Amino acid sequence: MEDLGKLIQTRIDKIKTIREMGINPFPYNYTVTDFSRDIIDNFDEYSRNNVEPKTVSVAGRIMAVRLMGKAAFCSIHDKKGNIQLYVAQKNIGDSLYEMFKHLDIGDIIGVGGIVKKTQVGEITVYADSLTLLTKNIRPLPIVKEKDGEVFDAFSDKELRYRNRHLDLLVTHGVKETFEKRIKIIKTVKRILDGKDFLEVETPVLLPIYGGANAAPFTTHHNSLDMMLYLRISLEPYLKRLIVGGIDRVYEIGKCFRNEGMDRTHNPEFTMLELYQAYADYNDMMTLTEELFETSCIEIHGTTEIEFDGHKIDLKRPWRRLKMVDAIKEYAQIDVESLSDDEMKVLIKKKGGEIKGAFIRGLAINEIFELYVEEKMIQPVFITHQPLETTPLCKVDYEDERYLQRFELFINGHEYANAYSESNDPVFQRKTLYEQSLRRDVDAEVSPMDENFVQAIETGMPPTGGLGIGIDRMVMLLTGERSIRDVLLFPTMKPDK
RNA sequence: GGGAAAGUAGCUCAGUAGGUAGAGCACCGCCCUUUUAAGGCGAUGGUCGCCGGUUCGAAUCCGGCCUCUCUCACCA
Repeated sequence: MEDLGKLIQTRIDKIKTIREMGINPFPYNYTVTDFSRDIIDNFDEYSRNNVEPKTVSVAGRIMAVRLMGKAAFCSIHDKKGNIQLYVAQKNIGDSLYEMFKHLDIGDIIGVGGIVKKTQVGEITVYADSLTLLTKNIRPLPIVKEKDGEVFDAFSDKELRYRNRHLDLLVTHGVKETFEKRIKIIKTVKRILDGKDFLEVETPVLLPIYGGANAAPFTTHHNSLDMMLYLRISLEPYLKRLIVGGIDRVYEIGKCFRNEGMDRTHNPEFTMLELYQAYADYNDMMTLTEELFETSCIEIHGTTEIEFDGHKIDLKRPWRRLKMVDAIKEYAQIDVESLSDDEMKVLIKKKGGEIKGAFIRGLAINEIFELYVEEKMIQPVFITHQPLETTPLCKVDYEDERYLQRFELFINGHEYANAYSESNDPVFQRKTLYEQSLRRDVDAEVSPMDENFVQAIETGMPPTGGLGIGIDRMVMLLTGERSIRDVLLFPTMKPDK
């Protein structure tokens, strides 16, 4: 008899009862002048300077009720935390107290009263007025806590992700993680804005995609009757803006990749990409260090963090290491002296593969990923990737087999990718065309983007470009191990 | 895509080497004016993820499916 429907019906009946008392269970507004955390934090100082107790007006959601006949303690949750209320019949009157007894955990109330400490010393609002602001009809998960130990935590991850509104209300630390996320993004924006980067918005729906190797999502525009792609990176349009004379430009936005999902991959994710004219990949390294170090200090007050059991220090400057030297140091392999066949053996031994024809540069990159990547715990810029790894980057003038590129690795994972951007239009057209020919063996290679090449042909100044996966940066700085815990609404299959 | 674990009351979880289920909290009733995992007394509440099979009988055994978690693979 008492399934969820009955629980809900009971509360719907209460709405009727409350209305019959002449009370609107869904009024229009309430004047809130005080918040839980402030009341508690300011209590001692206020008490020192005043004889009369402070009068406050608070509003929040009822999270616990301890009813004792003619009086009750209850805890309400507002945007700054929790505070205890003391609701006594003799203080708020018989009729209001009768209404109060019909309230449930999950209801939202406004309370006016004075702030005092209880016998056991808890700072409490002694209610002299109480207003029902919203009646809840769907029961909340009940999470209890004593001495910092949590009981009956709302721990089913599926339910948490599908019902983030509940998760935010009852799971300790969830709201804080998302507040940190926004703080990190604001810090990044503040740094870039301070360096005169212009923040822009570029299209998400595109007739052609590029800037990375990834399978795109497709959609259809009805009135144009054409296929459109969701962007897989921000690069092609930001570079057009560099050509257009916006010398420092960035975007923080969603990109979409139609690939597998796991602890570090969600189909939609947030990228930072920035481009700076007249700069190169060395400038991008300096900037990357500043973005990470400053964000870390903003969150932790220090450059030292712990992640996955590793102590990591983000204090700049960070080590810079050429890819082939990293392979030498961490895998004792001198890739440049190996024959093609020897490289194939090394890749096969670790279960790797090369798509299509064997290309030496891609094999070196593969060997790095298989043998070295996971060992890069402290922040390190791995530089000079083989030129075949991307057609959008300039080769190094000292050794044209390698690129002026870096990837930032921390804790064995890639966090940033940057180039001295390719701006030789003849080279660009050739490499993009040649790469597009590989589409028959590698479905993730982008098609040729003629308009983009024409933009480069117009003349793009020497430019440094940088991309950072914001979700992973947030994971690193919040200690979360799953990307789903730093996304408010991670992608889920439909609930059956 | 592979492997492992899981899905039982609104929430958190027990359980039974096959005989249609239990606890705590929540909810409902009663008592209680300083509680804080409040307490006391009482009551209600479940197609035990879905579909099929075996069986006199399935929540339990078998098969398939769905969802989620972890993990491996894939992934600039």
